[in-house]
Amino acid sequence: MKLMDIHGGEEITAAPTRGQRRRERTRGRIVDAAERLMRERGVESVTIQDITEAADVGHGTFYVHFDSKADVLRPLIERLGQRIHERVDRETRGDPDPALRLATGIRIAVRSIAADPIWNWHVFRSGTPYRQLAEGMGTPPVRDMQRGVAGGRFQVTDLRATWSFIDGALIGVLTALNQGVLGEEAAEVTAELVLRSLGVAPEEAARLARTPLDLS
Amino acid sequence: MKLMDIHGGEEITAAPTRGQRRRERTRGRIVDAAERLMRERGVESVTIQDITEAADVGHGTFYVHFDSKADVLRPLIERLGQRIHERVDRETRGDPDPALRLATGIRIAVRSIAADPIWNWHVFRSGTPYRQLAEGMGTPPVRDMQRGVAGGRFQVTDLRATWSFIDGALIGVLTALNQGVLGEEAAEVTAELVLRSLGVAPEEAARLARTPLDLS
DNA sequence: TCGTAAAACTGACTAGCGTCAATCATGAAT
DNA sequence: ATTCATGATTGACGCTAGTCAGTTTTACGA
Repeated sequence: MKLMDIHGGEEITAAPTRGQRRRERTRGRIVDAAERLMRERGVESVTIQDITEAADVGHGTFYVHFDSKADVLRPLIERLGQRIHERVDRETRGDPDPALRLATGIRIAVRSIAADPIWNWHVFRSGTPYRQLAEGMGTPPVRDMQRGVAGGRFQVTDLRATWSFIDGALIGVLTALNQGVLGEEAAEVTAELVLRSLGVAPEEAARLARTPLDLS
Repeated sequence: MKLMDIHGGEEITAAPTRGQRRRERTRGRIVDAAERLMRERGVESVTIQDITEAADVGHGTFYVHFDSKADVLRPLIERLGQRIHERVDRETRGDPDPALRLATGIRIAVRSIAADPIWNWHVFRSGTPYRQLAEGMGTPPVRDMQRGVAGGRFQVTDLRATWSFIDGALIGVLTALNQGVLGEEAAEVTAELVLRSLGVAPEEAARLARTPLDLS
């Protein structure tokens, strides 16, 4: 009644309290420490203890904010999703074809993830589904998919099963890439296989999956 | 020089010594105990300790024979692979079309694995690739695949990448099935998607993936 | 300013995994 | 029968993840 007014109907993101700021600071310290250590020494060898010690917080504090080592990397993955999304937008600007957009997204995602030890570990180790990555992108791939289905560009019998199929397929390819088993064109082959499984004709799938990308 | 003759050139599977028999007995006791406990109480809740105790062997003995909880289930999975192989042979007897054979194998594998908690856990938890399952079948799916590629039935750019793709896709579908998210026809949809990704025309893929199965 | 409830944080504790030096059984030579 | 090398088995140990009762900090009304 004194200094704070009570809002009318809806509560519009009230200013964070000191406690909330403290919480965010702690959380951020943990994420930063985790990323730094993992870049230094590799993901596998970093323990939760290492992280909490480097972040200078109690061991139990980790679990106040995260469930697991994979979970602490989610914020980083979401940042990645955002970046991929922007890149896809740049690459396909103007072209509304869902098949081209999806193929481009997959190529860029596979290349980006394969190139980074942390992302790679996260995806194939924690089994992050592509859909989740997709949702991290503000759902443009999800929307492309839906538009493709609605417009008859894709022929999908069971959307849910198809998502699971594609999710798994991408994880499979990334796992193989991580083991150094695949060649340079793995991203393009993957995009091609996805398009084909969505009913795009093989010749067209091959072409769309190999459309030149502007920036590397 | 007394009782044992020395063979000539090659050593043809010499009779097992008492030590080898002991080893096999111990190993078998561990596998049996593991399967029994897991069927009783579910895979997740059974610890290595539980297994060694039920098998009445020392804790360390487990690691002489196996690497992990997933590893101890491999013999069971191999038996499964064998059974699927036989069933596929029965179902497709006479028909040499690699596409039909592969689709049938995938349908049966997905249904079998989805129906069994242990197999299901093993596949989606340990990430057993389909190829490994396939190899457990005495490699008929691998051979079907190769024949399909060689004969032009499948259009494959990069065989290795394609295997990784299919491996992952099957794991993805099984994971979703395990979470109860997919419908009754998931196995058929999966087979259909695989055929399409191999370049089989959508209409034909749909038909092949829904060829009636004799037994159940 | 003070008191109290809620939120954030803490580290000692438990349980399970995987290792390894020591022990026991087996095989072959004397 | 005895000895010794090899192979199989063992369980105590170290390490890490995850939990939770207790402590500290913050929010806020009296």
